[in-house]
Amino acid sequence: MSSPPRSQRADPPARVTIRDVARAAGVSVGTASRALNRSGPVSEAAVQAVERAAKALAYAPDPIAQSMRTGTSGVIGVLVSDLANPLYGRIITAVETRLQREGYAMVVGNTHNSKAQERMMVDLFRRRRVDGLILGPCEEERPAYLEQIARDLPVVALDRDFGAHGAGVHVDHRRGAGEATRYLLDLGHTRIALMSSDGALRPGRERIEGYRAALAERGLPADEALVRTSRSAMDLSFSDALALLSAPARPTAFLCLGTRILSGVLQALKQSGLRVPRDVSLICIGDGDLPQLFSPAITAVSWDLEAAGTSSAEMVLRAIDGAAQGKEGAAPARREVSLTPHLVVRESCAPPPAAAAR
Amino acid sequence: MSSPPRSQRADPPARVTIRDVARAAGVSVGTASRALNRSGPVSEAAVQAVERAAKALAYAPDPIAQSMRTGTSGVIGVLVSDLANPLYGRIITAVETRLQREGYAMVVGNTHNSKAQERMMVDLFRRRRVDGLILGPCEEERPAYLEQIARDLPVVALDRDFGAHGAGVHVDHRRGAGEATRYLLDLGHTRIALMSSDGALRPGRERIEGYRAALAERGLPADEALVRTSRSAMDLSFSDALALLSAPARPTAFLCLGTRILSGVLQALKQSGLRVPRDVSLICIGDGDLPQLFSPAITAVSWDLEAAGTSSAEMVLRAIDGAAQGKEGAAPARREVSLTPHLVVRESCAPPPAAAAR
DNA sequence: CTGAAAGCGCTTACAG
DNA sequence: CTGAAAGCGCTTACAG
Repeated sequence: MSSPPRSQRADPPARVTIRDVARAAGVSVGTASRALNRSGPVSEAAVQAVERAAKALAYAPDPIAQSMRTGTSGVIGVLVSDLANPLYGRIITAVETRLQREGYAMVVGNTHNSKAQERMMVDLFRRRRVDGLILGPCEEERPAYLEQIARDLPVVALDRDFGAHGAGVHVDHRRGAGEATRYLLDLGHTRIALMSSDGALRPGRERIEGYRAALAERGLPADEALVRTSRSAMDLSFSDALALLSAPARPTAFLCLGTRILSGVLQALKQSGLRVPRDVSLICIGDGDLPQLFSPAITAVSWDLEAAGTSSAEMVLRAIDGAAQGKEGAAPARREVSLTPHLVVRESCAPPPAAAAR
Repeated sequence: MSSPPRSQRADPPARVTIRDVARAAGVSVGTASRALNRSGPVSEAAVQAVERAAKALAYAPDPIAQSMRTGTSGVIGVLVSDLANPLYGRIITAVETRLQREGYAMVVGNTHNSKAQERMMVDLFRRRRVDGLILGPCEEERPAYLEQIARDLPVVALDRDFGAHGAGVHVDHRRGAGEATRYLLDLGHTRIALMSSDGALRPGRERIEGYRAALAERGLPADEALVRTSRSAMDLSFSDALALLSAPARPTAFLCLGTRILSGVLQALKQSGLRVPRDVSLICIGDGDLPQLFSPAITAVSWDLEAAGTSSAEMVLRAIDGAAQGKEGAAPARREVSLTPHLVVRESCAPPPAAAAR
């Protein structure tokens, strides 16, 4: 909210500037700049002299001064709802790795799923002149401000649908959820509960669709009582699962969105004295330590988080390039990358008890 | 490595500058600046006029220009070995939250435990004029460059010992490991295996000490065969644990450093057909999803990651303040925060099989 | 208390 | 091809 005080630093460390390089090379700063950046015409002799001088003085250009002049920062902003979410952690790591190779730095921010926060952070990033934004917006209504951002700042959406202006990397959750559902159907399950975030954002929406589509393919009715969704699905999963498990016709399988929900369901199962996969089958949408290491290991729908990060980074970079090249009316670099999730079969699924008894 | 190209942006968006504010308020830019920052003498009338104008124009100062002038950036750099590690994720989230309240932004970087990477990132951050650094260095030899950094840049070390120049937040791992060991000793265990990172860095070093000290207190010899350490302890834990479990006098309890090692040990136990806690007791040093949600739930040594992040942020902030205030020879703001871990008792520990049979 | 001016380190028209 | 100069948006001595 407030800004830090900006009084001059006590002891500005002596830096070697392009002026020093120019002097050492016996040329003007303009020529030094042109030589260093290979921009504009320079003689080979000048380039040699300047480069030697720069090397000798260990010159490094001042990014701040460059920003000041060019309006560019060499920084990409990344904004997600929750940095502490390991899924985002892995994506961000991949982004950082990729950006670094190109000499870009990354600033990250947390929106805590708050619209106000998000807006504030975006403004902050803009003022700091980030060259691009990788953004997992906390809503998809695409308010005016997002539109506006994307107009003059390359934006890549993380698994969100928003409008025509940005590029995006998406996970094909419909397919992932569909595959998981079909896998359970093939085992003989018909009463499959879906515990998910609601349809407000793309991931939840697509997963619910995928689940419904898979049931419809087999001509099975979707029992709405088995679809449990909530905006912040964290803690409800335990009580929801418990309720489902003690209902007369309890589900024989659960599709759990994320490790948080998985854990709620696992606890409910434990408390109900039910065993996986003997009594109930389980699939976790989204992989992680917990599904991998749980005993029995939990079958999961997994996708490549590193690829998501790398692609996002490459897309902003490309968009920046495009914006730099493209004059005025050039079409913005639009692109989509779609990641295909796949089912990692582990030990948590078996035919339903009834089918086994049959 | 390379730097992004810094040619001028295609369409520099029109920004409202302090010049616009000054004009609207009918004062000079100097007066506008003094009014906005309440620096230097200004009349109340001027302040009023300038503030109204600023508000009317929705003026926001350009942080880049401020950096240029002051040598200050309003940005704190955070550098850790692995962003994808959920422990760091939570610390960083807390750092960001705290910094944001003060109007500071955060840039994060990954060292991947490489000295060269770390050095590069630190240099990058310096050039970008970060006002402070929160750093989990990948070694503690404190090479010249770290010394030098801390001399003119506030540095807070994350759970590392390095020299006299920086401040730091530490976890009292000796105590945590000691408490866990004593807990197992009290249950009757004498053959307690320790699976840890080696003593190269503070956390590993302190944990090994705490473990040894607890054994020594009871007059028990430390069986070196039971202490398994490695530089990057990730994958060895499985084979190490397997080896220990098939040895003639197998350990009856394991102290596992971190969820990674825990998972290796759990897999080894599974493969050996041993049950927790009937056959083997287990404590995880460092809490997380896995220990909490595993079945049986794993007893863990836990510490407050949010506090670690918040304290780190506050310490840099304070150090920055100190540096701004303190003239020349003022002692650098040194401080240490020590976090006390505590044992979260869950279901993974029981008396050793032999004792139970007694 | 106020304004005019310098300058932070760069890049880029603009003349030569 | 090259140099001198302007200017990015601020803050801060320096005169008035």
